[in-house]
Amino acid sequence: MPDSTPSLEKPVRVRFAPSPTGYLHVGGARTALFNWLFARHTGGTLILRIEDTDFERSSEEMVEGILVGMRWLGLNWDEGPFYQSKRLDLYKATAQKIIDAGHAYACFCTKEELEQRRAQATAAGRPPMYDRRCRKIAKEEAERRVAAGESAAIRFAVPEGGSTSFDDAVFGKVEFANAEIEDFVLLRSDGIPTYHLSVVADDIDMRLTHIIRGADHISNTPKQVLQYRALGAKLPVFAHVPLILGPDKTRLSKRHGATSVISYKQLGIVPEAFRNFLSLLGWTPGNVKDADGKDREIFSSDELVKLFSLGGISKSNAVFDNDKLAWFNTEYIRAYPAELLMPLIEEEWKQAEFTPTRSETEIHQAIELLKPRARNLKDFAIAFRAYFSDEFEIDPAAAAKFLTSDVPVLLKELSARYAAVTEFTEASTEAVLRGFAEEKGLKAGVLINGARVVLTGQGVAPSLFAVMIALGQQRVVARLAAKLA
RNA sequence: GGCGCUAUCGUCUAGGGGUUAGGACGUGAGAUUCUCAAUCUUAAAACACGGGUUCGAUUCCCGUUAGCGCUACCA
Repeated sequence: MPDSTPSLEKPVRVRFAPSPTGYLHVGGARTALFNWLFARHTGGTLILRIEDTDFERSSEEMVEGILVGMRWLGLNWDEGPFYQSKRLDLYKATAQKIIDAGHAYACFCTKEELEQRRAQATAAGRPPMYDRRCRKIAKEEAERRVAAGESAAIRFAVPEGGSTSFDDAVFGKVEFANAEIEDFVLLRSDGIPTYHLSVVADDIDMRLTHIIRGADHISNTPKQVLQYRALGAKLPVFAHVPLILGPDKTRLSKRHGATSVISYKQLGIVPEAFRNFLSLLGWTPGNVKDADGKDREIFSSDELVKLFSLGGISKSNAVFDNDKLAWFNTEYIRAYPAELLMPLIEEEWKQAEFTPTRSETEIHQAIELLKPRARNLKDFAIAFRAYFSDEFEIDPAAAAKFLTSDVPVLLKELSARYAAVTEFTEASTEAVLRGFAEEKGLKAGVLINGARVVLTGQGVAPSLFAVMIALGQQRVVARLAAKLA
């Protein structure tokens, strides 16, 4: 679908507007990513706005968590963060404008009364909508009561008939009968705006051209459209993004395990891998083929920016697939040269309080060797310790499987042979081991597997002789003998 | 319940009035042998259902079903 709207000619201005009532979760991250991609693609501006008008549930700590998540994903913003809690005057003024235009009124019903009526309506099988009783109060009387100090909320006066519609960039035309829209609250009786008012006031004030957000906001949109009209403001382009579901096809939530973006960092995921994975959840670049004619899935950040378009966003919800994420992650680990992996791995070492004792060259060499077998960044700080330091533990399961009977004794003997080798290469180390095995009338595999465990602490490793070279002659000799000592 | 949205392999998706409906992840089988969580080869696997429109629908339209979302003085 072409983004055929006049506002496209203006510089694009979009926003990510999280509510700091929790950490940055994957759904929010994807919304942020799409906004970022769209802003960068169009050369527009991304604004970060913190929707903290729910004082009860918002906290500064959560704001920090959200920023950390965005930085981890490499999503930078151009303006903000703006806090709605600091913009209360704007919302009051906006509400006043709507009142002056005759599209809003004071409501004196208390929260308790409303709840009671709602319960009654539901019980009677009636739709639990506000019955608009305060709309009938004469303006003068309402003003008098407010002046007298009676507390009142401000409600929007939704037109009695007709319908309200908008053209969604992903869903097309969406229409709601006005009869289905209740007279929603704009300003609470304590003067704090509701979401409905603050989004519109800010989106207009910040001159946003496109609103890219979760599809859970579709049914809120007509309420916002009505306000734009009441204020005489031009409508932005709405683009609602389908939701991300858990494996059980319900909306992704804490129940599904890792849900905050930062927990993926803790799982050892490469941020670019996560971003690549996320970008393909609910969006597709279309038919982009690889050299071998297959659909491409791995895209760099720049490619994503180049390819992104609102038209590629799909209409149906997508299930978050951990297996696929894991695949992206291993692809990225393999594709990254050691220099690019280093900072990420060093971060893991720090977390694990592990200090490598080998030279940078040796470390890089080991990383290259290990990459194909790494599932995540944590492997470099846990399973692969033996390559970076002499402080490592031997996996008991691997020892039980391969260090059987007299294997340790044989390894010690083998150690002596290696000590005598003058040219320590993959070919020579292999020849020595195989010759030794033959002498002893053993299958080489028995010694190879045993040596692997003693050398790496693991039952799984790259080719043994490549490992030996990465470790160096001295270490190989020492470790082979150490098990028996 | 009401309103809205959606519907291609288990999952992410490509495609689109006539195709052997393509790819990826995952899964199965085989190969390799020095371990596997590496690598290679290979297989199974989808147009939700019912009506139209049409020479012809997976594709367009309508309905059904299912799923999801919204239904607060939360965002």
